[in-house]
Amino acid sequence: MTASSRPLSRKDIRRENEKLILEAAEKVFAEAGFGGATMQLIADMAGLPKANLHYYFPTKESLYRQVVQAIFLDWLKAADIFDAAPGPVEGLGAYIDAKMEISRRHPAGSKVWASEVMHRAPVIQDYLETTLMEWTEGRMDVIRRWIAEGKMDTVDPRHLLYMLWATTQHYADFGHQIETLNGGRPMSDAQWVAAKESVKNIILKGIGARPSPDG
Amino acid sequence: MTASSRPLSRKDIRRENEKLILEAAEKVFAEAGFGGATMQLIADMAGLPKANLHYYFPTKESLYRQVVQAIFLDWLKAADIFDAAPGPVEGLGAYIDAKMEISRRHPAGSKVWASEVMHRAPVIQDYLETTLMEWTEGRMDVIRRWIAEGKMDTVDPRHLLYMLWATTQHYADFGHQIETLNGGRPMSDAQWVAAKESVKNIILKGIGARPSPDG
DNA sequence: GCTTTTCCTGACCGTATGGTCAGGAAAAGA
DNA sequence: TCTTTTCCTGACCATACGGTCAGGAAAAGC
Repeated sequence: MTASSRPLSRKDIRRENEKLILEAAEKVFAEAGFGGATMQLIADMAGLPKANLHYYFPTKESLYRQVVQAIFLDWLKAADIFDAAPGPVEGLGAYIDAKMEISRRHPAGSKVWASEVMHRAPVIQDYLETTLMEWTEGRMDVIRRWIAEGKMDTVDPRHLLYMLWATTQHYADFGHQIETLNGGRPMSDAQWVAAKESVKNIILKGIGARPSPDG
Repeated sequence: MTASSRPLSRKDIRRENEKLILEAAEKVFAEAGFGGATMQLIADMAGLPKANLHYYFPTKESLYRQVVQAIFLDWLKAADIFDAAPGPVEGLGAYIDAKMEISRRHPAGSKVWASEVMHRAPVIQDYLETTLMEWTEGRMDVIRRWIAEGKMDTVDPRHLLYMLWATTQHYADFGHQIETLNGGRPMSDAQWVAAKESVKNIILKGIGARPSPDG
């Protein structure tokens, strides 16, 4: 008798099914957009009857909201590296690596986020105005400090952040275009390494980032 | 009797209405995505009855296809500057300016394109595989030539192009996020100038672009 | 064992959507 | 003027979608 055949407890069942549904929903919302996604499609992908989805998530909107929230939190977490770093080479370099890795491992989430923002953020506008705003201000302060300490050129921190977001998320959001231009094949490990290096080299040189003396 | 009250000829009417519909469709597709857009919404925005849309465009797909095609052609045209330039400072600088201007003046088109590619390009996959592929190869050759001529550092031309696309289109596709982070106000003229300068400075310095001797 | 709570789902419903069509208005052609 | 072609649209249709619900299965609580 394997562990998987043991009858699941109520909590296990709920957690398991919610996870199944959220994962399927993320994929379907990413592929088809909110309007193009159907509860039936999500149900099929999760391997559950449609009515079961409505047992756990009352409406399509509520399911979508939970998907987007999860992505947002994941995405903010990746930026902790930023703070502890002694300077831009370490901080921005690690941030670029982390965001590129998210684009590679979690492209559906990035697409859902992009779609939500492109449609004027009907669901997560409050997050933009509070959490994201505060986060952005905080990181701009860090960048300004590095500039004041002579660790990089005087650049507009806001547009530097936009460039970081744009460049790293591009590899997820436009992954299909990149794959097509790559002869129809997904980027190989080596190509991902090259992509990361290209992005880091150009941006770090572009802002005149100087390595920390003790780095 | 003004010119506008003169009865329109058949050709005028057709051209006028097709233009009205295409413009309305671009906006609605950008705001709601293909799945979320409805023919009724497009009709209302164009100020025409829904049945009239189906007179000019037999299906929603055919209308969408024409919208995306128009955007693609517009977008390719903006890249002619690239070729004539003596070096990266002029060529890439002008390209960045042109694409930033498109993002500012024509954000809906950029969003429709992004949405189409994010959904695995169901409508314009052939364009990606032919026209875009050839265009990309051609520009990579130009960049390689500049590198060979010592006009810029040795960088991977492919990832440089991706960075250019990502960074410039970000200002259209994520315009709502940018506006929110800008205190809810659209970017001013001065802010657009600053954005362009930031992007150009970081990228051109990042690739070690050296001004042409006769520039 | 008995009751309560949670989980599950096939069948159903109201609505909105893409698309059709018949028939009329009006310009173009003769 | 008469005919042909193009343009226009209210009314309609079939379908697909989000969401509901009654009723059953099964775990949890006692």
